[in-house]
Formats: sequence, C-alpha cells, structure tokens
Amino acid sequence: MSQTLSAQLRLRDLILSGALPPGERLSEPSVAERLGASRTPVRAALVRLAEEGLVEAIPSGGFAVKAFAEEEIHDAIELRGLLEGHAARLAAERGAPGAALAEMKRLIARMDEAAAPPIDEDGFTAYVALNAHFHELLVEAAGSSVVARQIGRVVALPFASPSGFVLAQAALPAAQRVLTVAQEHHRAVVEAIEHREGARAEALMREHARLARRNLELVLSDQASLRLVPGGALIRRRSWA
Amino acid sequence: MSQTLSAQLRLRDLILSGALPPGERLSEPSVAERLGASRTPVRAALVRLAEEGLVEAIPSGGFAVKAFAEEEIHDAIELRGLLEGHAARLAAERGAPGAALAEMKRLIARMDEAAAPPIDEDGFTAYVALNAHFHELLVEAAGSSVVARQIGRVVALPFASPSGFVLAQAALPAAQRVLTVAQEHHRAVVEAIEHREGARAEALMREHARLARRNLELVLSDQASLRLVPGGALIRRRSWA
DNA sequence: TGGCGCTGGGATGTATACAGGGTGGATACC
DNA sequence: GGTATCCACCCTGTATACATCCCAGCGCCA
Repeated sequence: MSQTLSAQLRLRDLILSGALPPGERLSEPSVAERLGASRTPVRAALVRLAEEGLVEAIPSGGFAVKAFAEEEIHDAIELRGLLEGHAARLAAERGAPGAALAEMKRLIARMDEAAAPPIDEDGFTAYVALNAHFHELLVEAAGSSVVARQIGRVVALPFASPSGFVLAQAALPAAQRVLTVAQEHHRAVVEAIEHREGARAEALMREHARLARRNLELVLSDQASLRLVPGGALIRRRSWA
Repeated sequence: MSQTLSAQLRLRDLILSGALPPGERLSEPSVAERLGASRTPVRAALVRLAEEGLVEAIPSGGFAVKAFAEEEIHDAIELRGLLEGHAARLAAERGAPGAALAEMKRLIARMDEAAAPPIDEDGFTAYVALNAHFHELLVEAAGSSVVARQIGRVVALPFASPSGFVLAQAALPAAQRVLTVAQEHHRAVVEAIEHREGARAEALMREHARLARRNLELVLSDQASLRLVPGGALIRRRSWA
C-alpha cells in the first residue's frame, strides 16, 4: 500500500474517532511524525481529505479538522435524497439492467434476515454493509457516471452516507420500526424502477433520506448514541468553531 | 502568485483551448518542462484539475486529459438544473436576504441592456459575466454552504456552467430568442423567491437549465459554433476515447 | 514466424533540503 | 498595565535526488 493511501486512511480514522478534535490545525510536520511518513504523502493525504470534506484549507495555508454544524449535516442528507432520487428516476426512465434489479432484491432479502427481531449488534453491522451495497447498486443502475460521481462526493461525508446513522439506531428504541420502514422503501423503489415509474422512484428515495434526517435529530438529543456515529465528535450543535 | 496556481490556470487553458487533446497523457516531467515549474507544483495542479474533472487519474498512476461524451454533458447540465432548482427552493422557503434579491434584480436589468438588439460580441461577453454573477448570487441566497459546494463542483466543468454555451449562441440564429426566454426565467425566479413560492422557483431553475441543454444540441450540430465553446475540443459525439 | 522474456528508459512515489512568509510570544515603551 | 513592535520559530511552498515500478521494444528461442 502506498504511503499516501495509508496516511489518508489513518488520518481519516484519527479524525472520525475524535482523536483529532475539530478546529485542530494539522501541520504537515506534526502529522508526518505521528504517522511515520514524510511530508510529501502526508500533504497528498490532506488534500484528498479536504476533497472529502473532513478537513478544510486554511486561508493562510495548511489544513484544519472541520467542525460540522447540525444544519450542514441536515442539508447534506437532504442533498443525498435529492441526488439519489434523481438517480432512481433515471434508472426508472432509462431502464435499469435486470441483473442489477435482481441483485438489489437479493440484498433486500438479506437485509430482512439481518434485521429480523431480535436484532443484535451483528445484525446491525450486517445490515449496514448490505444497505451500503444496495445504495451503490441503485446509483449504478442510473447508468450515469456524472450522477454517480456527484453522489459519491456527497456520500463521502460519513454523516451523509446511507448508513451513517444506522449503527447509532442500536441505542434507540425506535430502531426496529425505522428499519421496517426503510425496507419498505427499498422494496418499493425497486418495484417503481421495474415498472418505469420515475416520479414514484424519485419520491421514494427522497422520503427514504428523510429517515436519516430523523435519526440525526434523535441521535443529537442522545449523547450515548452520538458516540456510535462515525465522526460524531465533529458535530457541533451550535456553530462555534 | 504561487507556482501551483499558475500551473493550474495555464494547464486548464491548454486543455480548454484544445492544445492538449483528450486522451493525451500528462506526465509530470513533460508538463513541468512545458510550464517551467518543478514537478511538485505541477503534481498539485494536476490533482486539482482532476477534482474539477478536466483530467482523470489513470489506474496505473498519472493523469490524462478527459474526453467528454455528449451524454455526460447532458447529464451534468441536468444535474445543475436539479441543484440550482434546489437552491432556489431553499432560498424561497427559508427566505433570502433582501439585499441579495435587490442585487439580482439589478443584474437582470444590466443583462437586459447587454442583450438589447442588435446584440454584438461585446454584448454577449458582458451578458456572460452578468449571468455568471446572477447564478452565483442565487446559490448564495440559498444560504447553505453544503449546497453551494456541490453546485460549485458541478459548475467547475465548463460545459455545465451557466454560461458555457452562451458565447456559442452568438453563431446561432436563435440567440436573441433564447436570451429573451432566459431573462424571463431570471425575472420569474426572483419573483418566486420573493413570494416564497418554493416549488415554482425550483421548477423555473430546472427549466432554465434546459435552455443550456438545447444549446448543447444546437452547438453540437454546428461545428462553427462548437469552436466558441470553452473546451469544445474535449467533446466527443460518440464515446470513442 | 510467433511468442516469450529480458532489458532499458521513463514515469511515479517518496524523502529531504532550502527559501520565504506568517504567526505568536516576549519585550519595551507609553 | 496595556499596547505596539520586533524577533524568532515553525510552517508552507518549492525544488530536486533517489528508489521502485511499469511498459515498451527488441532479441532470442521454439
């Protein structure tokens, strides 16, 4: 593995785990020493993390860990709904390959198993992976590299990802019910795409993203579950930073 | 000016002007020699251009000038409509600052002057600048840094930008009529935002982007006007590359 | 004659040295 | 005691040297 990739992954972990608090300036020499690499790959890694949105460039040069206001996460999730809705509409109107739809149905069935009560930690973990795969397939089914790229950029932020708040649900009482609704959305959107119902597919994915927004609100009022969210330490209720 | 920025700007010009044909591999040493800089800033510039989408990373390392299929540009413009529509809706529903709306009206008035028949080359140039500013203000009026950032990424592609095909219109007979319709859209969207009519504002901006899509089709069937489009040399009717 | 392997050139990835600039702290003056 | 100024350190931007890897071209062998 290249030093750049290694630095990127480890730095991302350090940020998401909260080891590097939001606002913290990331000087190249200090990061390089911490990761045991030279400044060159560290610099490249910082640039990539800036693309992802986890760090932001400082006007005078260099980078700092980004802090996220609740509104920003809210907007990012809404944006994901908008774009995934668009992707679903495209898949429906342009026609999606049967193989993709079949695979999506298989994933839904496996998510049913993973989410079958009584759902445990492993069940949530399995669900998260399957769910992420489902959303990837949906985007792929739209058959537009441009759309896929944009969605990829939004989803790069861990909070905005389709699975961002699923794990945190484990600590919430409404978890089972939310997963039931989410699965219904999954089933319905595949059906809508099959039947070439573009508007319905789009509306479903927008509504689907709203589940994440509700989870965001629930999680933010519950410190225990917030700790289960990757990068939860970066969230600021009021935009102090 | 830093070497990195200089390299980025000059490399972008070389690509958009067609001096570097699509598919051309951009090796760091050769670019560095051509631009008279060292590899380090050249490498940084290439990474930034890859973010913009003008070059793409080669799996085995390095970068190549990207070729754009007609469908990609089509999708990118549609995506801009989707996102600008979203921004317009947000501005309407959340309320936009009066100063921004006033400034947008002033810009519309100045665009009227620039586009007054008989419109000449200078008129088009002035219109392009004013139009770009108008679209920036609209995005700003939405008051969401997340949305603004996403739109910025889509618009970075010259074809997807609000002014991408305006200049090329100079060579098309329908130019005057298209500008008239575009201005009507501009006026109506400001009115919709003022009246807090979110759905209307959104629909207007989507329709507005469709003007660009029509221009795209017109321009692609007219080699003379294609040469007026920045980066026109990168467009491939059929995705050869 | 075709295919396989070797070798050489060049490209990328990485490390490091150096110059210029900005920031923060300490000190001196008001 | 507060503020302004100066200095020193550190950090970024840049250049360059070196190692590793890939690819292409050529030659040899079957």
